Amino acid sequence: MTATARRATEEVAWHALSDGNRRRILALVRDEPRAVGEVAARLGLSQQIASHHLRVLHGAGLVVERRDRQRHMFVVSTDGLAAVRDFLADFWPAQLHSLKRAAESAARRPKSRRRSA
Amino acid sequence: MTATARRATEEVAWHALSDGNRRRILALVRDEPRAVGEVAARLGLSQQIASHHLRVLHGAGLVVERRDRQRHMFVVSTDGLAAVRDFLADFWPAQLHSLKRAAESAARRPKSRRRSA
DNA sequence: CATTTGTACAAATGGCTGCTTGAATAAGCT
DNA sequence: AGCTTATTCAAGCAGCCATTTGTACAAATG
Repeated sequence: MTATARRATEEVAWHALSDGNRRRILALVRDEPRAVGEVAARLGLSQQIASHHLRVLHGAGLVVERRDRQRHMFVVSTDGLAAVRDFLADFWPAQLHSLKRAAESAARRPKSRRRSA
Repeated sequence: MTATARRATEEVAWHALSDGNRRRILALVRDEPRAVGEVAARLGLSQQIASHHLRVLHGAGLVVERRDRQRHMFVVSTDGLAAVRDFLADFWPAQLHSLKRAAESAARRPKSRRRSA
């Protein structure tokens, strides 16, 4: 990933996260995949709005989509969140960084942690 | 701080951070206090824009202001950033959380510092 | 085949906001 | 007192964006 691409990723991620409804959606699809209609029903949004926001979140790499029959299921993807987290990380003491990075590499090390097709 | 107040704080913080110029300003005043004019000059912004964005950042608790004669000096304040960081923290494995919290308490209580390099 | 369910596409709108321009306030400097 | 520096305030414009409304498409169900 080039530097400019990383900057663009960060830009769209921040923009996507700036909306409160989108953050609520993100928290809702954090633990398990949910369909557009379910998200809309649970948060009291119109189906169009839920669809729209999920598309924005998807474009920012904050959720991944999986089609299940006619349903479109969405779950959180930490890929897009990483850029935002990295920005924030620079504002806390360096001591914190080393431990956090150590935790990340520890979490990445299990090789069987692969996305199921 | 009440729950609604915390939510409002989080809201304004996300909004303030959604703008790229404001994030650049934040990174600039991270290490040392800077005056409005200096921020404007370094980032190629008009003085009015720099002042405006710094006021937004200040309203979100992301910077603190200190008057030095006729200069208005601004530095980063991690208070407003904490809400955003906490939101993000919920999206990573629990394993990471415990390590991060351990790092935080270690940062507060530097007598038993451990490095995991 | 017709109906229901799940979702996306398109146009219109209202509000917010980043930026510009112009002016005002306030504190040093000569 | 004038002049320069540092900053804010106020008004206006232009663009973006969240939301609504209406429609269309696709898949399951009867």
